[in-house]
Amino acid sequence: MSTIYEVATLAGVSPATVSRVFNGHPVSPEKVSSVRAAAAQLHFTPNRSAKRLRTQSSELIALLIPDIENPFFTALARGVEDRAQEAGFSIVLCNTDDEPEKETRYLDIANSEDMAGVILAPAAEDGDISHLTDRGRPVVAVDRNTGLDIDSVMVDNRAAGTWATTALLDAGHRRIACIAGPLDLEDTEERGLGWRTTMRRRGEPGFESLLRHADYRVEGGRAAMNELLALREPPDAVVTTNNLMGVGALQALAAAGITPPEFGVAVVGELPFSTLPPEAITEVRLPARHLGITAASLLLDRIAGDTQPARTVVLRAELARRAAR
Amino acid sequence: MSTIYEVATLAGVSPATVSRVFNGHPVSPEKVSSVRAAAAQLHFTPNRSAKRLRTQSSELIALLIPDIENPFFTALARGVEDRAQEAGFSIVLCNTDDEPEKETRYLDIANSEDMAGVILAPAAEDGDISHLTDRGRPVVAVDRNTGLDIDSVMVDNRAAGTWATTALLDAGHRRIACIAGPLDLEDTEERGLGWRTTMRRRGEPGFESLLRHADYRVEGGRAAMNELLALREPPDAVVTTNNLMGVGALQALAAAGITPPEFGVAVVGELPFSTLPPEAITEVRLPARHLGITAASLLLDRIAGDTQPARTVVLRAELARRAAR
DNA sequence: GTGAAAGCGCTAACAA
DNA sequence: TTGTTAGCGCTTTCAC
Repeated sequence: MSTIYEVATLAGVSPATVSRVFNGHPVSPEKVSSVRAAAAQLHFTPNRSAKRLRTQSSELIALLIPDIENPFFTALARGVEDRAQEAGFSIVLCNTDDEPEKETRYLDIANSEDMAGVILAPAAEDGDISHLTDRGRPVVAVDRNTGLDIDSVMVDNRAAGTWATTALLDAGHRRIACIAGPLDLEDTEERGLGWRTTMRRRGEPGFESLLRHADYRVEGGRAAMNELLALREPPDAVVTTNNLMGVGALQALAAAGITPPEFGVAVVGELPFSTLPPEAITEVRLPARHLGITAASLLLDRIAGDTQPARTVVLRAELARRAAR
Repeated sequence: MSTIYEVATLAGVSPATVSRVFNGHPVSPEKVSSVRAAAAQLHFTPNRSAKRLRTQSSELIALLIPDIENPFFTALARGVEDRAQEAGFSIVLCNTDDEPEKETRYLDIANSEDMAGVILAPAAEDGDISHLTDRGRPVVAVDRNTGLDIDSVMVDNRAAGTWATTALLDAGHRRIACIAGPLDLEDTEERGLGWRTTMRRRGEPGFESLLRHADYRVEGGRAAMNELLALREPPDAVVTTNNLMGVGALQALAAAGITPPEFGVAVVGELPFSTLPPEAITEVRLPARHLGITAASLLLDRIAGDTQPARTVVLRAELARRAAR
């Protein structure tokens, strides 16, 4: 690796001038071109560690997500990446597995790497981000709330749960079960609440016994669905509060020889890579990519120096039958 | 952020001693504890940029994949991450979108960030990695071959294509189509070659007209399947050379009211999040996670100083009906 | 517009 | 075992 000094020597200028050329500071045209020529000849790439050490900042954004194998989060990541890219930032994707320790480790790394900011889909428990915020590094929460006073981008989870349930009621289903996520996650509570409120308002008796909690993963959804099917009075429809549990529920139904829409299925989220025929399933689509874009925009504002009070943006879900694709 | 100097002052030792404590070099027990106490009190975290600038190396591995939304690659990423984590390395995931420019940019970043090494699922065209290898930074290719003399981890693509085709023949299908990937990717050629060789050996007439090329994405698979279905003499089965095109093909079949296994479908790769009943589809499972683990292992060997000639590891695919899950 | 020089925080000789 | 010191490659005053 060549350094700024070698380029300077070759170009017949001082190191400072080379630096200026690479950072867009005013330099006379002749020197610019001789520096560029020298740099090209030496395959010079500025050393980012040195630059960061000196400037205490970088064009790197950390994105912490709980499950890289969940298409919802990869779509979100795409959104973040697209927006960040436009602004000249690169994103570093970190998979926390919903483990607070991993989350903490990555937050530490973001801090000690002098990253420009962090977008965080928080693990179940609230992490400590004070070492970042103390240094003026912005953090934006996405998809899940933190107890912290920071910008956040959420989905209207209550409405999503309500729509899913209402769609099944409208289709004539009555005993509508709900497979919800872990008890300690607020967004899950909200989606489950949408179901509960709707069912209560509808006055369906005994619906409370049709609630199950699982872990947001395929296996959890399948197990919960199997439990529900084994009930003395099984449901005739189910709402799942995320995409993967929807997949699990459908797998359980398929194994039991039950086919939607005979048995009603509504999923909060989009069924990933589904090969089911159109119109069989109700999806309440979450704007995953848009969540990412919005979070990135908020973060970029902060990086640019915006100091207004913390904002919360709530995006709407979109009710959709599975369309032919 | 506190520095090593402040910790040293508070602990009553020299900066070098603080550094030694944090890097596991021999220091007397009393000093170790006073340094640790001081560090804790100041919330000291070593500055990674400074460390990297000094040592010219880091515990960061870049993983470049062409499509973060393809579950095959996220599974691969999990494998890399798990193995790297064990060894104390963090991975930085970069999405190249199969665009050579993005790949180049990320390779440059990996270089100028002094990353310990790179695992690369190469975009279609061969990138230039000489600036990395010149500095002794190891690069390992995974899933796709490069023309370069570096370690690589591949799947036995030819066999995978052959198995998929044979399974359909064994199930009684005769006019077996093939939806293959882009023409310029070697692994695709290999998988397609497995199909072609098998069909030729079997002596089925006119099978060459049942070959289509698509872009490895869902939409491409769907379009190709629709084309095949519109043929005067449509096929009675199809092999797709990756997972997403398999999804697309199944979507097209579902839309046309055709159901496997009446129409034979064999997929090279695993159908992600499938809710189809067991036994309907043939999958030739690719060891995605294992590819990642192996690539990470090879890379870690190199990082540790291994200088043997470039190795190529070929992993076997696994023939499977969709099992009940 | 340009150069000289200091210093970001850390580690690794070298000395003691 | 410990401290002193130089320097990794860059940016940024401060002079000119």
